[in-house]
Amino acid sequence: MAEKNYELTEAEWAIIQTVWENEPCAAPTIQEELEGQKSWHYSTVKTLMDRMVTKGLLTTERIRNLILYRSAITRTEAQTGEIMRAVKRAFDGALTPMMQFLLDENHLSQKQLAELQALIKKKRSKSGTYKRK
Amino acid sequence: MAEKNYELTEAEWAIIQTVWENEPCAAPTIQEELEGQKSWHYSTVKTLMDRMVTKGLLTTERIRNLILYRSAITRTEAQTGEIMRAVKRAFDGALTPMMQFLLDENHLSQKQLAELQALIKKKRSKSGTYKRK
DNA sequence: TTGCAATCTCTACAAGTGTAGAGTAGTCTT
DNA sequence: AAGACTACTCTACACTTGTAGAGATTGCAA
Repeated sequence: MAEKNYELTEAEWAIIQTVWENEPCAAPTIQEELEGQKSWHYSTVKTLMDRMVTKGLLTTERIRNLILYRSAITRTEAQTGEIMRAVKRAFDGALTPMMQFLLDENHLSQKQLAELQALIKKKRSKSGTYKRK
Repeated sequence: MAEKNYELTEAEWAIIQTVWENEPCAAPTIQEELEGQKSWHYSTVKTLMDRMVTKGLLTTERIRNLILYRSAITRTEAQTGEIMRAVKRAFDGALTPMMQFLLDENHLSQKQLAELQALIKKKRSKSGTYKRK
């Protein structure tokens, strides 16, 4: 598959998160939902959403006078894109050095390290049976 | 200390990486160094660098007719900023879920997992003696 | 049917980013 | 001293992103 590298802006993240939680939904819903977090007026939200449709981040379906929006990419795809962006820019595209960096720079507490260790252990024993490219 | 959250653009990354490898250096050096990778004309590079000075990403020192540039932030600071940006946007600011995501989504090979496991092990035994907040 | 409320459409605009041309000034060479 | 280099300064311009106002439409209540 295409596996595009989606790079959302700050505002687009705020919107698509709300869409994921409410889809299918109309623009006014998103605007209300975001109230308090962002003080965006309706037309701001609508403009952003329509631009996202153009970019292929959202899709629309018109039902009479109402326009329903849906996400065109999954949360996982967006998260992957965001991480890939960081890895590409700051770590020359290599994942392991980034992980290493996270471990090295005291970004994680002992507790978090322990959690991760457990995760990796589980992961290794589980995926070891699959064929790997 | 301040610990600002630096967010560099694509172009700024390209430039600062070259500065780190050559500092102190002049703008033409950076432009030449980047040739092949980016086909930027001199004035493009110079404009970008001067904007970076304004933003506090680079510093300058004038020596006669020459302007020497130096980085104002370390590679580590920039990398941290880049990761924080991704974590903030895509993982609600929480590091562990991001690490988990990386492990879950088959982004890493068995070999990489093994490497990480070793790293964590070392890390845990080493930092365990320090006081942790 | 008239008016109101909800929703949409169109247009705009400032700041930031990528990109660069044209002209200026200092320095080296002959 | 004049030309050639080299590096710098200033200005510009298109595209993206954040932000929003004003007016057009449509559907429903009275």
